[in-house]
Amino acid sequence: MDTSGIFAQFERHITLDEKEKLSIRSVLIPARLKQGEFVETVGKVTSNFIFVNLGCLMTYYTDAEGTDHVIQFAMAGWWTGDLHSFTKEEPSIYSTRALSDSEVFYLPKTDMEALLQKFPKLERYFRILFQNSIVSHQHRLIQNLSVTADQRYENFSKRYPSLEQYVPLKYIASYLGITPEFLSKIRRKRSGH
Amino acid sequence: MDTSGIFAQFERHITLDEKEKLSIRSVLIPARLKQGEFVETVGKVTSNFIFVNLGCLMTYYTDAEGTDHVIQFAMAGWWTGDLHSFTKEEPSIYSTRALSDSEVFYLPKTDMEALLQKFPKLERYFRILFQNSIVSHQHRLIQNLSVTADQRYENFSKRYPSLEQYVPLKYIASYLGITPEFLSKIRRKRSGH
DNA sequence: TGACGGACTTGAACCAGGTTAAGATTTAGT
DNA sequence: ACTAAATCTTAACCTGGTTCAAGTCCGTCA
Repeated sequence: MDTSGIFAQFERHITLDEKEKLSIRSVLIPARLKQGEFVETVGKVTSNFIFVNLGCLMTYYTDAEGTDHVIQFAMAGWWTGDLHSFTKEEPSIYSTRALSDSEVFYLPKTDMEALLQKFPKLERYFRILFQNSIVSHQHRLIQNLSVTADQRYENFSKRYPSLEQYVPLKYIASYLGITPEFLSKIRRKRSGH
Repeated sequence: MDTSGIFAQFERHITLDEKEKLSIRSVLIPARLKQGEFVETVGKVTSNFIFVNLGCLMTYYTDAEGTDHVIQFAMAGWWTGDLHSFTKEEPSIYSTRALSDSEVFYLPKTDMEALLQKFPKLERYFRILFQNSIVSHQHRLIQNLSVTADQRYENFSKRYPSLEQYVPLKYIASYLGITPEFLSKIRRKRSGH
């Protein structure tokens, strides 16, 4: 499986020589996923950080009533997974699955830790990645607290136009924090009356 | 100003020798804040990352209608600030101010970058810090999407009991994503009818 | 090709939480 | 200590969004 995509991402923030790339490549586990396939399921400890090479994944929480709440989508070039379970080594409370046929690389936690020890520039890479991620999370929080569902949908469409082709509307509704029914109403109003 | 608190935090994840501590100490800017005093204001680029040595700070967003939305509180031992402005060097959209008389250390961005270059273990420290922060942000998002305001208040009180003594209820309401009036209703019901 | 299930829409009744405005209580400044 | 301002509460009314139930429009697989 082609590793140019993942190294392109690394090289947005750090530079890697061939030896380093080789070390990284040697621990990445490539996998192909069918649409709908689960990567992580509730109750098991997540042992991999996940890079999306191709396709689209989503991570969601299922509450006590059985309602799903989408935490994040992940498109090609993004890292994803259940950071809670991965970090604390507690059973996962989220599920991650493919929204389309996808290719991913798994980076097992133990290998990731070894790499971070061996190549401190990777600490830097993930520090920057996580720092940016916090900024996005704060932005989303603020959106949920300060603008109407209608506006959130408009902003979402503008910000992630490519997601609308992969993602069923019901998951977009969930991401926006509303029901599919209400998203339907918003869309009707929006498309002229 | 006493730097033992900040080094105790560093040493939760990494170990530092005296030389390294000296380097860090030499760039930290200590400051005392009066209750209500602003640390960062909307419109200016944030050039400091902030460590709370004593007291309590909060960061909030003021929307188009003039309503404040609390992004985060920060107590003694926590890092805080406007990570958006700090990272992207864009004018701040958030305000940060002291909720009580406080002591903080400012870590200027240029100094922080130099330290990170010089001591890669600091990359590690902040990588871990940010990774944990993402977990908290996701937890809060999920809470906002899946439980009632009533439950959120209960969870908040349990999780941050020490905050209730510093923080006016209207800011707790804002953090929970509700109005002060509605929080009042919740509290009334809660305290025995 | 038909029938099954998943995704999307519609409409009506309903509710969690918002809005407004007024009063009660605490806090802070001089 | 006195006042002004900020915080907190109460109550009546309002609305964005939910719930539930029914119906439509696919894609898919025997």
